[in-house]
Amino acid sequence: MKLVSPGEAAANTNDIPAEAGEEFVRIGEMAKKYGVTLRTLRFYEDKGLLNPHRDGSTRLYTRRDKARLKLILLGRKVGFSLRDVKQMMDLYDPTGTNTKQLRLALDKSEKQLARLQKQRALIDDAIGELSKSMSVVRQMLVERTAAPQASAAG
Amino acid sequence: MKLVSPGEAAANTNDIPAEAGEEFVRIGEMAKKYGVTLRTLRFYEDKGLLNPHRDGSTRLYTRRDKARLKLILLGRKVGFSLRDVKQMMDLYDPTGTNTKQLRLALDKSEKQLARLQKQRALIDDAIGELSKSMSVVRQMLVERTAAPQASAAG
DNA sequence: CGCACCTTTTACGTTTACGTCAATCCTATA
DNA sequence: TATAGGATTGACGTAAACGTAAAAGGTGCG
Repeated sequence: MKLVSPGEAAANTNDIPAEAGEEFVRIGEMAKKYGVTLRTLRFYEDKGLLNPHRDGSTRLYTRRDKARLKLILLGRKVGFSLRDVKQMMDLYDPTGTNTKQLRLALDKSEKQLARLQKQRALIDDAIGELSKSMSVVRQMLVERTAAPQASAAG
Repeated sequence: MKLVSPGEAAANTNDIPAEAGEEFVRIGEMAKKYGVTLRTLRFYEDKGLLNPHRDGSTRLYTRRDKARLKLILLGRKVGFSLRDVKQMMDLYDPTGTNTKQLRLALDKSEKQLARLQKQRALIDDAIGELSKSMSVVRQMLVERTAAPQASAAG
């Protein structure tokens, strides 16, 4: 698959890796493919999380960008801030073992896991409190609607 | 009107009024008593959630305000926005049965409960994903630190 | 040619619940 | 009187992750 877009010729003047089938997609496709908005992709780029190539001023995303985006989305899903994600990604070095990166990721992950568990506890607590309040309210409503006339109450 | 002077308040923090008269506390005491900041109390007032009396320009909180604050804090704890809390409180009528208020509260509570459960599900999901990623990272680290020399992988 | 469609950059707006000054005022106490 | 401790009303700042114009340019199609 080559350029998937109207005006396929645009980038062909560029001798992009003729060897492998580097796949370039523009921002619209990229967005659709990953369920994000154009704004989001540009925002991530602005924050240094993505670095698509350019054909003039048009952004061209490769599979490298896709991989990065997937990581970003995973990070977001597990509750990392974009800042954290960037910090971890910035440590990536294609020529090394990335031990530092992995350690940082693990460290951050442990902390995030703790946060998530704490949040879950808070939510459980909230659910408990809310349920309790709801029973009270329900009871009050019963007393007001099911006993319009005076009566002896225990 | 009995006022608690700053000096007295400072010296007799636990001094309980001998009489069952109206007890007025100033913002500092109120804040301490409920673990909130002065800013918070003023903010709640600005948002129409509290309505302390005034001695000149000094705010004086009564037990009514305390009751309201307790409700606000409970609402906050279970995840309601201050706007929701206000909406519910605004329906309170000391002369009626408050059926409408109770119904609204119940309605909002049901929705909030649903939101909380959804959140919990998301968090559980996130915890799962994160744990999974962590094992992968750990494994990668093991491969990098425990096998500096060439070896069969897998 | 003109339109639809995609893309660009710039930049202010949104949401929620306060935090953080800043300048001023009042009061009790040593 | 000086100082310390509260209190008051503004009013801008913060965080996170985009949303939402606005104004403009390129492209192929009928």
